[in-house]
Amino acid sequence: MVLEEFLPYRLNVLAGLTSSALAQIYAERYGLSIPAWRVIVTLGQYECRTARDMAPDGVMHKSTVSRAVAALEKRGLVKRRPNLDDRREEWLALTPQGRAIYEAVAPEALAVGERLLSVLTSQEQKTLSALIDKLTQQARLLAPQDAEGDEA
Amino acid sequence: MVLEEFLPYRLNVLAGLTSSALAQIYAERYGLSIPAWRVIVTLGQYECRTARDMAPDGVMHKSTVSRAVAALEKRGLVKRRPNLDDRREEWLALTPQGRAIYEAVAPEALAVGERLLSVLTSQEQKTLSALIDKLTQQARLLAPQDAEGDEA
DNA sequence: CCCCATTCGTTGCCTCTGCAACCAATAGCA
DNA sequence: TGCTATTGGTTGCAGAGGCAACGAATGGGG
Repeated sequence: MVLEEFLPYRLNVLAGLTSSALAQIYAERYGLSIPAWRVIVTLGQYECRTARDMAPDGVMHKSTVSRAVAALEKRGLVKRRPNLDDRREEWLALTPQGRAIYEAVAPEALAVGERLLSVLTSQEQKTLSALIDKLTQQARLLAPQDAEGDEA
Repeated sequence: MVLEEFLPYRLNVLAGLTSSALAQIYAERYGLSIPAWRVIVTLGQYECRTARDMAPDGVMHKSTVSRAVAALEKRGLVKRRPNLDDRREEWLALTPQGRAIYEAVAPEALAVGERLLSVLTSQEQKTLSALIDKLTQQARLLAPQDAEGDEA
């Protein structure tokens, strides 16, 4: 077998490289880990969520989310509020400072995504999106229950 | 921004899922880590390499390779032989036991790859391959020098 | 109403791995 | 030949994250 031609290998190389490119922004410039970055973005778009909703498809382990949220709370970027209807879970929301970071970092991240995609025609981008969806769906069937490997 | 539509995120999810699917084979069944698996495969195809050649494009950090090789040597799957022409580096090769594992695991891994790709037409597979190449090339430009995040 | 199963979230433990410092060997150059 | 720069590889250290066990809260029978 030729590793360099093996799809899972190539996907991992590509994913790793894009993660590195992104990390230059959210890690080096804002001190965010990948999980923290994902929490910020999710709360940025949904306003108010629980920790469980943060990993809807098992993309992040719940302990990973827990620690990311704890770190963000410590930095004053995220605020917790108990859910009185179900005191097992807590509502999460960005603080003004957290939102400020989101507002700053999201456009930069999107720009990186755009620069990545800029080598593809808009037709190719559509195609890629569809292919990724198909493969993801299939990979979900082949992977154990819900697991993932994570990273960026 | 919508995380679920963000290309780097989707690539990471997909790569993570495929890694999990593969790990079922090489990790659970053969006790190989991702780096160890890559070393085995590389030596399986090239017969004899140095540790440095194992990470040609900076996909794995050299310390990662070093530890993977050390572990494989300890298990008697890889053998080192000093390069007398340049005693900084060492030639690596699979032992018979190492090759046996390679012969066993490679077809299974390829089968997983096939099953992943089975949801795409052969035309789509070609297209995907080309798109991945384009994106990887571009990502290499955007990522810092040579870094990566690794995994599977 | 009680008991068991389930769910949300946290934490201890352990492994993995990136980074940087380091050693040994080599190469380049005067 | 000597002196410095570079390269292959290893290792100490620290951070990150998966796993599994746990505690707290809830839900679903009987």
